[in-house]
Amino acid sequence: MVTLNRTREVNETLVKEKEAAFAEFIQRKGLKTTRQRNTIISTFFRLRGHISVEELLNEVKKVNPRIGYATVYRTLHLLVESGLVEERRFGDGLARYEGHSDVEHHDHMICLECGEISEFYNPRLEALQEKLAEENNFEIFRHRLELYGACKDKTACQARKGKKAAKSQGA
Amino acid sequence: MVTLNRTREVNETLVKEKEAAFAEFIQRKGLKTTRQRNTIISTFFRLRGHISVEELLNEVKKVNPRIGYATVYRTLHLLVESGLVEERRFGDGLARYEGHSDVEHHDHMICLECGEISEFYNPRLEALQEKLAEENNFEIFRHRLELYGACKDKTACQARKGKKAAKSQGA
DNA sequence: TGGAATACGAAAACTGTTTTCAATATCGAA
DNA sequence: TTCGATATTGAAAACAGTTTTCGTATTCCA
Repeated sequence: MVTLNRTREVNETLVKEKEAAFAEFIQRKGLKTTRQRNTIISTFFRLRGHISVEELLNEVKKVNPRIGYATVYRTLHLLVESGLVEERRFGDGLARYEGHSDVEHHDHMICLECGEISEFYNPRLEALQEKLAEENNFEIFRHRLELYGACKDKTACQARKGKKAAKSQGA
Repeated sequence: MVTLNRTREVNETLVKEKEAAFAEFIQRKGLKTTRQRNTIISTFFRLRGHISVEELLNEVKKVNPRIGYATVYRTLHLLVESGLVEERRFGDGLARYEGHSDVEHHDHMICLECGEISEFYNPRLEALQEKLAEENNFEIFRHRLELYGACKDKTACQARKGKKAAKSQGA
């Protein structure tokens, strides 16, 4: 099992790279560079985790309070389209956005007590899925696997309980 | 790999059992039996697959056109609460409802070409997930795994293409 | 049966997201 | 630079799916 650790500090170099990549995307598409978009993406890439639109907007407003929902939504769509960001839904009705980690793909573990969303990756799991699909004459483009449950380390878990737990749904 | 086959014909006995179970649930909760609820659940249990509210309402209206969205939504919530039905979301923004199969738990394979949603279950996959969770000090309450991709049997797949493919999202 | 409690249906309200629209900003060409 | 075509913005309206409200109708126990 590989649990992916997010570094606590933001990697400035990485952020700059992503900003550059986005700028290139914008140019390639013949779109325009704007102050608002720059604010939004630079804020986004400096946040960690699975960010909802509202969370992002709140942060963005600290820099420029005149930026509204529409622009944030639009910019997030562009980020997704550029491939720099992925949209996820964990069943609480909110879209969440995630800048790519160093690891191409990963699955999620969601604690229903404290709301913590952690990531993991396991090649055997991936391989097994491939095998099952194969047996079923199915070609996987992508998948998602989410484990809903609870951290066993209750002290740390309860301590995190500031953010409310995701409502969730699943199997 | 176990692929779950839905029988083409509705199992009348099973449906009656579920209707009875729901009736019992209603009674236990001190709620009332109504013509509308009966229509809705009996329609629901005779449909196969992953049913959206709109699909169900359409069917229900054939029996009693005066039944509206609100009652269908309310009844579905009761069905979920009763444990007879599960709510699922496959990322197209629609809630879908599924009467329990004979098999307790299963995962999904969603063809993005023809929209077919098939079910599968594999104990090794389940076990592996448990193991990963264990290693990560996490207790799984439930999970969901969805494989998005395409049927390899293109002829059958294309033939089914009447219903539009689920929009989807995932990893 | 009477009547308290529940359910109904239509419409309004809500939530998260997308679109509209008039005003503004960007940026390549002149 | 300035122009001007085109893209972008922000506020507000529109949207889609779902939930709630509210007055009326139904259920069902005493």
